[in-house]
Amino acid sequence: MRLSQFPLATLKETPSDAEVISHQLMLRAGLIRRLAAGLYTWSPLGLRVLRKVERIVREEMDRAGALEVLMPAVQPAELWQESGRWEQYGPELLRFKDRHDREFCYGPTHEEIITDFARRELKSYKQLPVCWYQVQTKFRDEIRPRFGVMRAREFLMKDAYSFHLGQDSLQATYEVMHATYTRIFTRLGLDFRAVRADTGSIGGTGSHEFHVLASSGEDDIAFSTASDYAANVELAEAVAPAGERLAATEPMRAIPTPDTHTIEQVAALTGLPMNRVLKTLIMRGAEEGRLVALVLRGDHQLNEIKAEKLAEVASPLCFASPEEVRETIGAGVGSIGPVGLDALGISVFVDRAALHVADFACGANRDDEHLLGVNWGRDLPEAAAVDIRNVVEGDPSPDGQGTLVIRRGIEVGHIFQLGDKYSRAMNAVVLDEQGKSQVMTMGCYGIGVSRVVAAAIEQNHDERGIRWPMALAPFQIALLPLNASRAPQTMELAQKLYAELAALGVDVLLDDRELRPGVMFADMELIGIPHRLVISDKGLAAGELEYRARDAAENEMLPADTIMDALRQRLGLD
RNA sequence: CGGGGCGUAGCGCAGUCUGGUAGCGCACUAGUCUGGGGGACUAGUGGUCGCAGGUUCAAAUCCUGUCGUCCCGACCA
Repeated sequence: MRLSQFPLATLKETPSDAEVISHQLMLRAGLIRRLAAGLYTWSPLGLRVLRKVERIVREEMDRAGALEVLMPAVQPAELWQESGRWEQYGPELLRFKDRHDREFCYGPTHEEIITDFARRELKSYKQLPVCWYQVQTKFRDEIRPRFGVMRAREFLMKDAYSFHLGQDSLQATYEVMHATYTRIFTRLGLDFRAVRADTGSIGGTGSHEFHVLASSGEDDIAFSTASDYAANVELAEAVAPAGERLAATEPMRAIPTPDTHTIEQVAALTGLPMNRVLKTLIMRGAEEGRLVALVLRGDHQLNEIKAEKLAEVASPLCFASPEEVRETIGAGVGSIGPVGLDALGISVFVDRAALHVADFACGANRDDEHLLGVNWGRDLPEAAAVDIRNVVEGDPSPDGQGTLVIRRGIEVGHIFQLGDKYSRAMNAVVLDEQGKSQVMTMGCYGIGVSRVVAAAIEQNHDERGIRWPMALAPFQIALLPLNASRAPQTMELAQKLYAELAALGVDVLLDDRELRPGVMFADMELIGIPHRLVISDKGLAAGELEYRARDAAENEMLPADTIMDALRQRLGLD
């Protein structure tokens, strides 16, 4: 492409409403423009990148035997009512009516549509297993769209759905998809981890998220230093501390603690480390009107997903109000502790780590008072140990190998064994070998195509702009003839190299704008072209051309007469 | 949903408190010079100051409403 025919839309200044680096650079490089909150137009340059992602995704899905389809973005309410999600889904689902007053939604996902398609198309076990996929625009009316295309309302997604008779077949396809996703993100040149994820309310046996590691990510990922264990912190098991609990050495006694309501304040006042001050969270119980206490070490955080899974705890998880706490326990929320709660009919659940602490401090269940020297089994009953906290860096890995490291991740893919949630609700059945009707089992597999673009930038940029991995770059190499108006031989050679590279199938960009060198350099670096060749009159006089990779610090002088060989080698064509 | 910030030229901003003929930088147009890291000079183009209503001789500025947009969000006892 010649830049005279392919205008760039780069900006020197950063638009003020862009928060994260990928959003800033996408706007500055002119890849996207905002239309409204969470809605973006992709420019010609941006679309080239998006298409590169799509192409790799399609190639790998096809290689895995999946079949591409295209389903409508607009979906009738009837199917959603059939699956029960018309009621379950909240305001994230964009609903509207057509001129006949029929209800529709703009699809945030396509389980209902594909299940309907499957039940019409699939009649026999002989047609299974099958995996269909599409690349489609989705709309989710996010509470807070942000970070540009990272969390947009309208976004491009590859979604795939597989249909099976039985768990074994589903498991086999799931493993193929796991491998396929690994290939896709490897080809895209991203630093990623496949992590075990929460299966949520759907249940099912397996779910993995694929995360691109980046500090701006919205999820915490825990992975082992010594094995391939990796899990979303939401899910990562916090194992019990090794060894026996230390013996009690102190008597239990109360101390006055006026105006002391937080763990930090209690620790400061008592001189104890935070891990010897226990916090007691009073939650609503599953049984109406009952309260439940959750006890954690002061330096640990409650994991709400784990807590919600306790049968005695209300779901969704809900903190008791300060009024409820005072009414039942007789103290403010800053002075609550586990001692004596059982007598009040409050069940106490203690995190494994908290149950391992001896001589701890906690609230006294009287205002302005805390207890010191408290010990499980002596001052209050031994409680059942549960896992209700978030793992922290340095915790032992649940698989017993190594310790956990925690990093931020951007979720770019998610694979899921759905089971028969949709196929049962929508009666998607086939006949088996015995001629009996069987509900199919399903898997679903998503990749956030537009999000991948943003994630790639989060991971690959410097102070000058984007540094695309080769597979994503809108153009692989830029040819920059200098002083073309005074030294036309630079443009002539550039045109010749342009034609030769294009003939080799290289995505080559020729900057024929006849601008000053600094402008060309800055633009090419901002938009992240991985290779650049400068053709100057001075260099030509010496029989040399100047090459530089986007991630290199220095120029490299290459002989002009063998330049194509050198470029082929650097572009990885040989 | 609640709290806060911001809406003035395509982008980044000043001007608003204290009402009095709308400004700066970048970008854009023309020309001259310049020509290896977003160059200089000269001359230009471009704004119903988000929108509606009100106060006033006079409103970007004060008042009311409204829309848009960005940030934050329970609790961590």
